[in-house]
Amino acid sequence: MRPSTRDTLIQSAITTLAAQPGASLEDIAQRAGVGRATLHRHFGSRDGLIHALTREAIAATDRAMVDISRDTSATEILRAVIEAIVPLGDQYHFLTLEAATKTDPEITAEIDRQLREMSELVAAVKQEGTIATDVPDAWVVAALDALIYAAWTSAHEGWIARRDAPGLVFRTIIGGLSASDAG
Amino acid sequence: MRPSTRDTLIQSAITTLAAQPGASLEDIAQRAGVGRATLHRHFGSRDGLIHALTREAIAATDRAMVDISRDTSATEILRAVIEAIVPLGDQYHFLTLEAATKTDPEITAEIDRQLREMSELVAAVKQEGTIATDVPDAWVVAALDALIYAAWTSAHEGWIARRDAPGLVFRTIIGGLSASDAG
DNA sequence: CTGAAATGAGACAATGTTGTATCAAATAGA
DNA sequence: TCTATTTGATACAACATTGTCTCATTTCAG
Repeated sequence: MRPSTRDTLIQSAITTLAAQPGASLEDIAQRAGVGRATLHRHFGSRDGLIHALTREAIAATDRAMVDISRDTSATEILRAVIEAIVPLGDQYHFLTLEAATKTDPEITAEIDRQLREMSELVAAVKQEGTIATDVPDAWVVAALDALIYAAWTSAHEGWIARRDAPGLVFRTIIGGLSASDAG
Repeated sequence: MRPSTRDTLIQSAITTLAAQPGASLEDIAQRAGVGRATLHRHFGSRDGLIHALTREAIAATDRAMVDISRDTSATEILRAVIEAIVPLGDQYHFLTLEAATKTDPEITAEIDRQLREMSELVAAVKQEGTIATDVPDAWVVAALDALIYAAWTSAHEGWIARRDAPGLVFRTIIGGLSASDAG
């Protein structure tokens, strides 16, 4: 079935704002093939749209994670998580950058939850010895975020093969922070 | 001596736009402690300011690079380059994101030159066996850019120690892409 | 001190964006 | 078919931003 007007608008907004954060609502509506009035009917104001966008990005990340099997090592789970998130690179990055992610309590709670889940996964990978314990958790998470977005961008602009992107992120993170390189 | 009004404005613009890309000229002038008219006197239009900003960012990167000794291995040169660029994280990232960097021929030529220099350095590091040859150059450069900005951000927000930031980037890149981990 | 240059403050028109409202056409469902 | 809902197009006022201009004041060099 055809995607709803609302979904089309959300997708258009994510794509448009990822490329140009200051894009106007006219730009977003036009890319969605919809009148600007319809956008206002669905989301009220620009803030309303941003809010819906952020919630959608969080939900998309959760949907991508839910299928990952937990019956394996934390290292393999991390690999699967990277594989799941790289294709969402634009949304995932949008999630961390947009201003509303720091003001709205409902949103910040969800983001904190996702960051906490990621930190717990990193801790588990550390316990397996795949990541050195002297590396700050915050750096691992920050590097993951940065590399995932870099991989999405590089693939999107045609510099690297799309199917290679998640592997490069995993290899960069795991090899770079491996316990054997400590000191 | 006191920095010139022009320099103060450029610094204010970089800081302000790095935090909020859509900031108004009023915001920039206010942070610099000058009137908006003065900003227009120095740079004409917003585009003029962006243009000057980008040239300044390129010059700052070059200034940071010029002191690096070449009488050592490419790997050590890369370490020094990272050390020099991380403190410029905001400017360096601004350099790659702003729209004018893709239209103005004078600017794109300079950016291409810097990217070429970085690619050549990466190639030399590969020849030393520190980076695996099967990793795309584009990915190394993209990962470097992403990690440098992540390090600057993490240090700026207090998540990691400022003096640890360059080392973490180097360790992440080199360890992660080392030849011994290939395959 | 004196004059030139730079600045701050403000007025002003032009422009783009936003949010709201209205009305006719299209669409979907009973 | 008939009706309710959704949409496109358009107009409109409110608002912020931008670029230009003027004039009084400050700053600085000679």
